Amino acid sequence: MPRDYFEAWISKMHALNTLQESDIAAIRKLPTRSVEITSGTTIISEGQLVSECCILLEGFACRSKLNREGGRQIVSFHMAGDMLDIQHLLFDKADHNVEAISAATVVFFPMADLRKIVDDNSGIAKALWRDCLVDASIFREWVLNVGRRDAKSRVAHMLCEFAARREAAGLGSPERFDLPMTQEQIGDATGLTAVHVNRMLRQLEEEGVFERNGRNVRISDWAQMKRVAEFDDGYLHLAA
Amino acid sequence: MPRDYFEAWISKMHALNTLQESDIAAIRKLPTRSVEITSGTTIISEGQLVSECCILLEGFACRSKLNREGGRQIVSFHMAGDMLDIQHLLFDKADHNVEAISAATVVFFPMADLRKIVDDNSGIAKALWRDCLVDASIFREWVLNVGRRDAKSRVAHMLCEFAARREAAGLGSPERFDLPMTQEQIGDATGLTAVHVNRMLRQLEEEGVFERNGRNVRISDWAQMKRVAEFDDGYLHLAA
DNA sequence: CGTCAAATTGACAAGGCTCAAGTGCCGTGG
DNA sequence: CCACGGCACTTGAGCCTTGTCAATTTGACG
Repeated sequence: MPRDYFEAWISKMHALNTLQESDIAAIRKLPTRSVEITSGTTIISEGQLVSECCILLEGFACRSKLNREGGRQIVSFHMAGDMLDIQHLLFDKADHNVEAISAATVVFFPMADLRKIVDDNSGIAKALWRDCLVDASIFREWVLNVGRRDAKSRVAHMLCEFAARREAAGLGSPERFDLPMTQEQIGDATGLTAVHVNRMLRQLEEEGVFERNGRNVRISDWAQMKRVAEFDDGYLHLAA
Repeated sequence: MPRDYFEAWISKMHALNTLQESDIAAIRKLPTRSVEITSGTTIISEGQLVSECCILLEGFACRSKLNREGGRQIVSFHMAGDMLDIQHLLFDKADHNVEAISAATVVFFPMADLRKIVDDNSGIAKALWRDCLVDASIFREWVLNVGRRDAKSRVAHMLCEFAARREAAGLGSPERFDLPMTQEQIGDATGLTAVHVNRMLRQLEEEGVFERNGRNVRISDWAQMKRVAEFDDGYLHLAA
């Protein structure tokens, strides 16, 4: 597999903290194992001991936790360039699950090698640390989203965030795109049932905020969408 | 103010990653400003440019975000030894509010000094990084709590987490303690109203899970409390 | 003793869930 | 090429958990 596969990740880190040539060279030397997986494949399971680091190169994934009754809460969505288990740089046990929600390409390499790179390249350490902080900021926004917004706002907010992050990752315009997730997954991310997500999507559509064609989405009134969602992209810390 | 005030923070960092004498010495040399504040005092406001770092030495605080209708979501509680704005090591603008929920003592020092210490002392950098990761793990659990648990479980979970973290911070037994927060604040943390929090507390009390005397709490049936809460302290990563 | 915030309780409303039935789409195999 | 099966999506009806509103009570403190 050609090493350009790393581009998405390197470019994401570079946006978090300007990398030196030496930083990039060190990353390119990592011994990697690239894998193509199908939608639904579990990448990391809660409780698992993790010794490899995993980067998502193509496709989409989510992280989730379960409650006792089998209820599932998705805590984040991920796309090209995202590191799926940065926390295992310092923890050895996974505290949540990670799974692909579309066909995807992921690359693995030994966590020990990344630890060494982080020790030797402060630019990379800083980029990764900042990535953790952005992650945490997004989680805080999600707590607010599920805790204190009504159903329509929650769904709209999820759409806005997905569109904004997609764009930031260089995956194209935020005004028209394909959603990789099912309505059930949107429900699991927003603390709603699939049925109610469906009703909220229809309502947003009837109000002329956006149009749907299957999973393809066109946001016709971005200003209104953001208003309904109470979306302000500050918490994504896109401009480092 | 005597420097032993730092003890709570140093001991927390030490638990996250064993510190060297030199690490500790560097911290003790920080030029500090210690302040006593009353309950309700805002420490950091959303949008504010932050140039100082703030550690909570005594008392309790919370971080919160607001939605447009004035709804408030508390995203975390903090206690002695917690760093209230570790994210400002790498971001200059606050994306949420921090306020005291009891009388408290906080210490400030220039973020620039901490940045320098972090650059020179990898042990401290690692401890702080791990602290960020624990934070993120707790946020994920809160997303699950607010998104996929019913009211009684949410409240019970908040109580369990508070008790466990209190104990880990060396503030005493998890079986009997005083709650610093009002029922309204518990509601803001769990995505419920104060009225419903009150009902849930009464219900837990009637079921014999715990006893109350004002804000003083005694957990009479810890096993049952954990069961109701679906509480498993793994996500707190107490044993680094 | 007066004041004020917090806690408590009841009656009622509503947002979102559950259950159930049906539709549409797409890949697979005959 | 068409029939079939399965999954995602839709939609309706009724229920239930939680919110809203409002009135008291309690407790801390000056």
